[in-house]
Amino acid sequence: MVIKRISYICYRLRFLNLQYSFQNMAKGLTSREEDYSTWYNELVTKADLAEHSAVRGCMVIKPYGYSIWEKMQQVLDGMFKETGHSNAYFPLFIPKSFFSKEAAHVEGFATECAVVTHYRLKNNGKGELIVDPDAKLEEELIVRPTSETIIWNTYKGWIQSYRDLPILVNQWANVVRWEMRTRLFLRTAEFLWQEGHTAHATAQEAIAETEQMLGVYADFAENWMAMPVVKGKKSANERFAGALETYCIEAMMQDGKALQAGTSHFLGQNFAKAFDVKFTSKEGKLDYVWATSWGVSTRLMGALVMAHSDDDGLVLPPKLAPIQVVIVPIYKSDEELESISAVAKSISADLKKKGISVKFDNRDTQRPGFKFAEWELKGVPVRIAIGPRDIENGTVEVARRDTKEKTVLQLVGIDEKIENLLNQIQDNIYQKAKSFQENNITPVNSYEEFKEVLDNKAGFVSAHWDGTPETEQKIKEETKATIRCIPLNNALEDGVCVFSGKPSVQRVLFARAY
RNA sequence: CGGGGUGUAGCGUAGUCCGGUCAUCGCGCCUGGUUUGGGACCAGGAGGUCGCAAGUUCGAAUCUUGCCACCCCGACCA
Repeated sequence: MVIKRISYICYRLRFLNLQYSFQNMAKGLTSREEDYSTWYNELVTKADLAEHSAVRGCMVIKPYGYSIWEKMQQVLDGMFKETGHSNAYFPLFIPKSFFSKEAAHVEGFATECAVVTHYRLKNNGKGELIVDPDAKLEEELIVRPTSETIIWNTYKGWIQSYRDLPILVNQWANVVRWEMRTRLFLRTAEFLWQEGHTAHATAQEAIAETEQMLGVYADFAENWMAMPVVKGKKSANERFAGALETYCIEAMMQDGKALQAGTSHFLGQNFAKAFDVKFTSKEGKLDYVWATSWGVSTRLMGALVMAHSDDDGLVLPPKLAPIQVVIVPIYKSDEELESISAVAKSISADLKKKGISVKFDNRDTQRPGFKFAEWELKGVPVRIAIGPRDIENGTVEVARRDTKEKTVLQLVGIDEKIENLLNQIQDNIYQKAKSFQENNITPVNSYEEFKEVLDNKAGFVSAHWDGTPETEQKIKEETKATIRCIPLNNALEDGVCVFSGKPSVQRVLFARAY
């Protein structure tokens, strides 16, 4: 079975020269997890810096992959602006002393920081470049793992009065976290993200902002990525370093594992106190500012891949696909190509008028079957094939990526039919993911059942928990499952903790996670 | 950073136990021809310091020692 599977994947990939490292797969392909890494190759690849261990875990985002990220950025950015936010940019380097100002924050990030200690190289006389020992920085600089500290250091100078609030700022940036173990897309040493950092006069307003942005993320995940998510709060163990409350959206991948897809933090007055950011209120009283921060990263692309892909490659939701429709001509002679091209161009023009992105794949270096497979691997939602038969009949063959169905359609009104089809596909892949999610959230009432479901069914387990970090920690040690979230709008229900037997007022979601 | 595993052409591999026609095969790549409605076929061709460095030997991909890199699991985490 394993061998068959590997040879199948090799067979598919040889055509695109996308072969990945299969050496581990030979040892046992137990989940679909490994398959995904092969598709990542379409979008992203590990940086080819094998001889430089210092940069292991960095990624190269290929043009096709980056175009998906650009589309995500564009949509999210629009949503942030609609909710009153503006973009800004803060430095990549953060003085070490900034970090030590917020105790929980420094503890959370201290073990994964890249540190700049010198500012110059020199020739050592043997023709080798070395770090100039005379060029040591007086204070080391941290390459930002997140920007709370440098931003709050800046906000101090921006805020004096309640009239200066709120500050609603977002930044698109790269950050670096020196993780012990990296995982392509899901946990790379360097990643791209956006981080929103807001400052407010009251706790209520900051909490409302935190919840609003969680809503924006959920909206984006469900309506653009076609990926259902559970909105909730993190338990104390999983909370962001320095936050009073961490809200998150949790998505379920096709193997049943959970992926944290976005977070929104209520930071209270922690950073204001650490950086001494006070304002004078309407009543003339001096108080610390209330803060939030929220972010999503290139991990969303990993989520997109793992939520929808099938054995033939990526399945992109039409709303985020860089190419929504591809047209493949089938021809023998130049004359045939000419008449097909005329039809293809007219269809393209009509679709483009409707804002649909179209690619006419008229490469003469590949055969049609190859192109079909290649565009499927890349997840293009709709393919139109046009051959001599279609020219004769005034038809085209339309294939949809999500179900692989092919239909022959009349040319008249094709633009509207395609537009409808794209909407249908968007809806269908969401519904498919939604029913998968619903079928894999399992309520359990005993610890035996809890373990049994985790091992045999996977997915999320909905269980009573006594609310203590100790219980959560023990469950994690024994089962590798963590509390993904305490769902918002959770129904209150009296019960007993599956682990400790102590009373509990609500169920929380446990799962094994990426 | 702990445990396990693996390094042979762009990718995937055979060969390693037992040293000597041993550098194998498939894909990809290049050239020519025939093809083109689901990943074409035929013929020819290019491409390798067998991870690196020492050592043993008449002789090392193969044995010894050291080093390096990568992968998986764990701890950590968006």
